Amino acid sequence: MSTLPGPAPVAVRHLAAPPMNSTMRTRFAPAPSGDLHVGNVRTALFSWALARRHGGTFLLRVEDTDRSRVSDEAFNAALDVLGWMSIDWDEGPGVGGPYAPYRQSERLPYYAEAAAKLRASGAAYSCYCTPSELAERREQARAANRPPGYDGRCRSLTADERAAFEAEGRTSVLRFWMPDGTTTWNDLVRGEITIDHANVPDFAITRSDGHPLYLLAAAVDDVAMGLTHIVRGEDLVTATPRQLALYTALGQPQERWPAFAHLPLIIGADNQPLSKRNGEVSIAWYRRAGFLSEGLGNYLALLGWSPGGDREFFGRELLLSEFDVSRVSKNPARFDLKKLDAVNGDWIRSLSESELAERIAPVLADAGLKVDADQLAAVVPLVQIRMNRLTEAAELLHFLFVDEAAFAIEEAAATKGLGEGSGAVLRAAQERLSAVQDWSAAALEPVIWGIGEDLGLNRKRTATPLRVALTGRMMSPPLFESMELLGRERTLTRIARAIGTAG
RNA sequence: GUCCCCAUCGUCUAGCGGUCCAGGACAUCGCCCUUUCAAGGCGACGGCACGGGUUCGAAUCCCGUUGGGGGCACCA
Repeated sequence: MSTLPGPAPVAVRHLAAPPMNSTMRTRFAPAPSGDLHVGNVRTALFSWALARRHGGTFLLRVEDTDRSRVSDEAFNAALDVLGWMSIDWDEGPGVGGPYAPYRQSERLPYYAEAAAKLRASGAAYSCYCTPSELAERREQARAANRPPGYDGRCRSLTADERAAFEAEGRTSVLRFWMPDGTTTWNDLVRGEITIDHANVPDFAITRSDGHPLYLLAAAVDDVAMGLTHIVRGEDLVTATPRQLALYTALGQPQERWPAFAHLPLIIGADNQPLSKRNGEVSIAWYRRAGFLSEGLGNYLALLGWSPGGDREFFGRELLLSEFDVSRVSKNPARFDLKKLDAVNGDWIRSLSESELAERIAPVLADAGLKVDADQLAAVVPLVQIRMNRLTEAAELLHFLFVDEAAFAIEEAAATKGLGEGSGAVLRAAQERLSAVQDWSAAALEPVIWGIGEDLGLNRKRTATPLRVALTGRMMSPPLFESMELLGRERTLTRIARAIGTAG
């Protein structure tokens, strides 16, 4: 008699999709609780591309309702990463918009209103189960091979029972009563999906402190902000029947429900979700590691999507003109650092020398190498075809810009490159180089090869001692260009030093 | 365990019933070029998970098996 009736069974069918045109509204909704991950940014990229492709609106909403996990640093870092990736938003933090604010922590009244409405209508109930009780029952269920989800214990508490719990000092969460029935929707990437609510347990929509939880906040905002297409990870497919149930309980007309597109997850080499254990996940890491945002974006776009045919090297223009969410793959994509390196290398090679110089400058500065603009311009052609990541420029050019006092020949290089016969090459070079008038690569080359000819050495045996003497390594940028850049004085100084250890 | 989803070279993928004894890229391995390393060129290796159907015809459609991923939180 005092038990709540509970919601009537439903058969939700959400098959119609809003048109893909300039009325489209998509969003990226990160929780700023750490660095943005590879998966987050790919989701952002696809969602952005979907809106941009059709001339729609892309918005950024920050899901920072869990105060214990989010931080301003992470928030700022997220905006920074999106900016670096050239993912811009029409509405959201920094730019505002008709549905401001766009940080959920500033929208709490909306969620409180929705929660109150759900409680009043009986769609949600107070649940007094404690976290430890829930965990215990979950374990029991698991052990008995039953589904571990919430068992509905507090669904029909009487007023007396509630009073007793409260007298006990228990707090409660607001839990949504999932109606019996099924939900079917037409997923933009996966097609029609039907889920039986028997597999969708009741779920908490507020914490015991009254704070809204993700399912509630996202459901409220997605409709309130007029979103038409939700692009998110596959981990959220079972959130869909819950959110549609929430829309219904909140009285949102079905014409306003967004369509959903669930992207396949990005996994590591071990088939497990990409994580710190099986790869790097932080976009900030890739940025620091010397990847171009163009290269990373290109690679990420390839993870689960393809423009078709043999096209693999492409930039934003192609995404803007051809991105098609229905072409997104349904199975998980393995993240492959080697391929990223290759794509990034292609991008580095596609840059003009001046563009590359601009990208390299900060990398060299970070490595403590002092280089002026002229030196940098001279050096770019030497490294452009030799690197896949910007940071490799610092290694390649170290010998050129390091303080003379700090220059040293690597031990392995000295052993291999300054062995038998190298002394003769170096002494001859010392002598003939002193007489060279025109200190240019073109003029230096015949002088050095002449030494080899006179000594009866092939080019490799001629060049190697000099390479090691001048660069300290067995591998380096081309020898004569390096000599030119190094200059006569430093070249002769290093040769003289190497003669001391040469065989 | 259960529900949902998925299944083409080692990896990312093209393919949407005949044009595929399956194409590209990365990786690997050769060769060429070459002062090292690269880049570049050429080539090799390598796959439709398995079993049933449907069809004149299947990588493409259906069913099953196997395998993989995801969900079942007071995280999002």
